[in-house]
Amino acid sequence: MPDEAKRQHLPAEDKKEQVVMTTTADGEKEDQDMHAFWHSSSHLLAHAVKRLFPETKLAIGPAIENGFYYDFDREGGFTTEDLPVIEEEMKKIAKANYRIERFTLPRDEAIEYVKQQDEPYKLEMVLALPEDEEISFYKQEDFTDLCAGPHVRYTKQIKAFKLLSVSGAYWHGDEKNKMLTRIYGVSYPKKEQLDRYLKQLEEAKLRDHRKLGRELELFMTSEAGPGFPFFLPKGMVLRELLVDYWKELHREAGYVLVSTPMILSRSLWEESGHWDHYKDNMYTVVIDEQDYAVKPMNCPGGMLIYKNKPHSYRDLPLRMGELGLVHRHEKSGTLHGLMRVRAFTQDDAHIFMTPDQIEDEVSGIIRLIDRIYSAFGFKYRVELSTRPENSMGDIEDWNRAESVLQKVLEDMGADYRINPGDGAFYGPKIDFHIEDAIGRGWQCGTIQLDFQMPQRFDLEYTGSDGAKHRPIVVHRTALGALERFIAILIEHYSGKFPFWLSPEQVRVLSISQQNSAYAEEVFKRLRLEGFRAELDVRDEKIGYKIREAQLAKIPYMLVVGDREAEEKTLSVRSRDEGNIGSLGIDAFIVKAHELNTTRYDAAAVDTEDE
RNA sequence: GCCGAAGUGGCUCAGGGGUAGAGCAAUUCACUCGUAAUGAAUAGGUCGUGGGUUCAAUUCCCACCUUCGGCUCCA
Repeated sequence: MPDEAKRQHLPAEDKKEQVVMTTTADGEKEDQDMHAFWHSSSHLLAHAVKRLFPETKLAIGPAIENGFYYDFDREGGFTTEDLPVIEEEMKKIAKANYRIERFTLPRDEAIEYVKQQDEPYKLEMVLALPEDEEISFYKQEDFTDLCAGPHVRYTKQIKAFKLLSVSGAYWHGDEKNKMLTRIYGVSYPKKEQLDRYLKQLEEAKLRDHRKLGRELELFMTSEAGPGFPFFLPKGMVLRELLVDYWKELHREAGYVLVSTPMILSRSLWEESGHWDHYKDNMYTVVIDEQDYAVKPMNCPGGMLIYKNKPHSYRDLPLRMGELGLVHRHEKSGTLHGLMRVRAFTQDDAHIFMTPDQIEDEVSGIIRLIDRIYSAFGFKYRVELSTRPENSMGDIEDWNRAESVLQKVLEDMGADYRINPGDGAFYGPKIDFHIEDAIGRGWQCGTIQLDFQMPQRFDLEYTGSDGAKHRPIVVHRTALGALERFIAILIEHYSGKFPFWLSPEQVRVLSISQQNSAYAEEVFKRLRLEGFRAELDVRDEKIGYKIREAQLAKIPYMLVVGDREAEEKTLSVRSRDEGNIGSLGIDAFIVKAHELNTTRYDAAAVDTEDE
């Protein structure tokens, strides 16, 4: 999608040009070149597929953020076993070095041409093109594809490529349409670049939170509850620390906390509109012959709390936070470790306010979210999603709300993108996306203006004029879901959490059995000081113990032997820097306390992003 | 849910119509050791679940479950 947008922003003449891949190109020019390069690579793929399997029908084959894909329609599709064969054919075509030529046709002839090619998907695309659009084709040898371009000039330019995976994809991305077979690939002008990219993919796999979560014993999953993760003791420590930090920030920002029930009656969900709009995602249960639903969102419960007593304008803004465990029935194919689950804890809040408080409140939320993300050194993307087609309520309200959100973003100088038509049905929203290890963006924070709830629940407050008014409700999350945020933290740090966040902060390692007593003394002292310390006095060599502690990614290893016992010191080994020398016990404790209280995070201030 | 792939001891993986093997981890013993793996021995698996074919299934077939890569959806 962003790539599509990028291409369309090119000046018209650039679309026609054939791209000479220059080694000196950088920045935007390089992006454009690579875009064309990948696009040409997808043609190379399609060319090979048509040679090998002429009965295949072509759908679309764009460049994407990292590489390209092509969607094909073929009886039986393709499997991963077909990929090496197709790659071989691609090599032949590249080597033959066909000239890639562009030509245009008047609309009628273009339609006729595509009909002759017997490409139904292409025909659909030509027919959908605007009347005045120039219709271009790109041709290499006997392969021709309807395409806006631009492309590289010769097939030989595509030197290094690899087909990565096969998957299903709906035509036009609509699940009502036919499922096509999509082949993903990546390519580069030089083999070293391809190798580097493939190596990056391998490294990303090493920091996959599902792998690290198992190895570091943070969480587990079970067939007994697909999509319902289990937190193990160490994962729970991490989670609690995160929650402590969250509570601290929210207390400072003037939030109060509430907790609403997990199960509420059908009539409440009917009132909120969820029973009509969200039923497919809700788990229901019958209690005393009455329908109830397990909450998929916290808002209706929050509305009831607001209504529990009358409010004055003096009470507003009321910032009501809730770490609410919600359940949503997600389709089985979408589950993904801790990132995409069926039960998750939203760091939710509902802010009730007067209309003239919207700007301050929204910008306050944005600052809070920015503060949290920055504390961990996350890069994130902001999107403003506007009115969708199936929106409810007054267009006037929508326009006003959208412009308020936009104004706040502008005033704060935020770098954001507009996502037209992607808002919730009840109001526009600002979304915050954080990237995972392999560059996939995950929505975490969200700020949603909600017009529906205050009305449906008939919320009101007494204004300074003594009259009843309807409050504005903003629904927001900062971390999004604890589960997802923890998954992102795991990948972000490759499991090497900063000291304050580490489930095990320090491990005391004895050199030999005769040092056990001193090791235990040190260990007890650390525990007494409140650190998460462990003791390893096993009958093993020091190298072995260090290796284990290192693999467990423990920030500090304290090695103690005869020398340390004698001098009452510690030999400090850092997970990241190795042996950093000898330190007195007290000196170490002071330093460690400082790391804890400042929540110092080396990764967040490091300019290098690994 | 859909398309494709995969499920073998705690983990990583090999094998294959005649009821299974390695490395690491675990346990025991010996070594008493100075910054990423001391050695030896032992134990551990109804090969995801349920059917079917067969004299015989973990291996072949079918269904289901789960996981992985995508699509769709979303925190």
